[in-house]
Amino acid sequence: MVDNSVNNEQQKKANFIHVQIEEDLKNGKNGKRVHTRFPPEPNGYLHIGHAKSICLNFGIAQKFDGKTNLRFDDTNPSKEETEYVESIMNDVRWLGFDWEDRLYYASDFFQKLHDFAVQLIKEGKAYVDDQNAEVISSQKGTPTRPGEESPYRNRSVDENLDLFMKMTAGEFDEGSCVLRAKINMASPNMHMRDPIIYRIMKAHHHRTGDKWCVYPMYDFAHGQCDYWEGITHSICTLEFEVHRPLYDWFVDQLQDSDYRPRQIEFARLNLTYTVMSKRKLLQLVKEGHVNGWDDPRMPTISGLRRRGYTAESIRNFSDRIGVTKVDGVIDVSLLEYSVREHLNKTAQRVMGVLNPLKVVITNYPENESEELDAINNPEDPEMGSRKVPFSRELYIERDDFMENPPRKFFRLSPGTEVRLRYAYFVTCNDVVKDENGEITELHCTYDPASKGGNSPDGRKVKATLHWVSAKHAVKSEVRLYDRLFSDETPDGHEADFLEFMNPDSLQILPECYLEPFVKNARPLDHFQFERLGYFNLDFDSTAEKPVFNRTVPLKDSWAKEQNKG
RNA sequence: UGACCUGUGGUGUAAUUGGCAACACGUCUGACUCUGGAUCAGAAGAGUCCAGGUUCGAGCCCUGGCAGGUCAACCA
Repeated sequence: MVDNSVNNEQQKKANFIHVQIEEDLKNGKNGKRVHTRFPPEPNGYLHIGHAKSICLNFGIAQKFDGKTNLRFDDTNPSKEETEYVESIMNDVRWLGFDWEDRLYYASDFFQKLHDFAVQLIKEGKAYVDDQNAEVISSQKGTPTRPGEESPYRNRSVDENLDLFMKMTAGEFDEGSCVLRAKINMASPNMHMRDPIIYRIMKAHHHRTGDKWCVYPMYDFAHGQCDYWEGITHSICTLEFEVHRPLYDWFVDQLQDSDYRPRQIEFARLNLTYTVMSKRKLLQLVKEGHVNGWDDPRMPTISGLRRRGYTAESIRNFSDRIGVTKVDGVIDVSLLEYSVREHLNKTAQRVMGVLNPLKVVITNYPENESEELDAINNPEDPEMGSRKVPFSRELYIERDDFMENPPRKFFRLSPGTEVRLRYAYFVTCNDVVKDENGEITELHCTYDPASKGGNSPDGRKVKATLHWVSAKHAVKSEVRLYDRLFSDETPDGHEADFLEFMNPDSLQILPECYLEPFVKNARPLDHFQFERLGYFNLDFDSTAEKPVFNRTVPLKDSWAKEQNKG
């Protein structure tokens, strides 16, 4: 079962696409139906930019009581793989959307597309061109200079039919000829200058195998697939704006009713510090700069999921950024805010120590322990509480102790008293060092009367530390992820974007101690390690070696507070 | 110098038929906290790319500029 609910806490803003659809509905267009589609090419994994498109397409259908299809745009067998098809379906479902029984492939329509091409030839609207790519390209002219007509443009219908059948039968080599629509070589729109609609490709297709050796081009396939699937609003990104006249031209040739899909373009998502180009992401994977498409540093949906981002937070993010035709760049902090916002409400709190310093409570009996109550989530009382074991030997965060504290340092130092959260007040008496002068452990005493964290005499303490019982703690590996690129717009750099890779994007902390509660964790369960950030258990964890990924740190005003003094 | 598209605080979006430019993130204050980067309270920050015009009144309408983007793959 797929969770199809979308967080509606804030009323979704109407955008220009909604306005257009309402207009169409008012005019009774297409029988007042609303039917969208999400049409990825299965040539890579989906990323956060696709998430925007998915939320948009499915969101519109939900808003207008319509339907959304999933369609794989698989017209180029040389780039497409079944692995990608599967990951895409998985990611769309995980995001919380359901295409029900409406799964399509452009390749489902290969025969109809071919028939349509034959129809165009018969109507004198398409011809076979025997020239090679360079010649065709040079005849195409430039945006400011009209193109010239191919010498093969006025072949007879019979000859074109014969040649196209031979192309289809595999009698010609790749690149030796193509089928072109006969439109207008002088059009100010380059896409109308007799666009290529079929090319010869003797490649194995992931679904149709070796059945075909001619494949339709995007422009020839997309609008017709929309038409045959009954799509009413075909939403795509801005770069297809100039293709729209061609989209309409093909659909006009197909027309046998009043029904007409409408292409609407919106601005694709750009995020600061984030590479979104599929080609570059593929390069990062292929050259081993990351450990696969689902590496937690990747902006892919599978990477974000593994990193601990929730589907709900991605949907909320997508609502928040809106939909326009303005080509902008969104600050990643907005995405991170969306995750924190959701995780803050839902994440289980757990104490943990990433950089341990041993503390011995000298007046606590040896071989004894007790269990203290701890709140699971102060944001949500219904999450209840848990027991945290306390004993003579503990770990605290190394940063929480300073031997010679500056004035405003209120945490542990020799002679000061602090609270151990949910436990007792403790005072540091001794600092134990090794031969190099490194601090190896602290000796403290506790006040048994302060059990639970309050002292009966009402004395206050200036800091509260988180801690973990050494004997009971779960030792685990924690991986801190940072942004993969140091440059604000690495996507802007074509060839040299790798030079901006952040060498510290992955920091592995092999010996961290977490309270025993995390033994119950399953992959993808998320936690807030008090004061350290949000984490989730990774897929490649084992019971012997649990691995936690940091989803996102908490915002850093606490550190600022310290720097003030 | 062709076609198409876009221009509102640092960023992203709003603004009914023209009516005091609103919201969120970010930033900065202060308060409260048995973690907090949470929460609460508050502040700064744009006069809407420019110039004209219509109007009592223009971010919205008109005219002319300017700036940016997309398009010349047998990719999608």
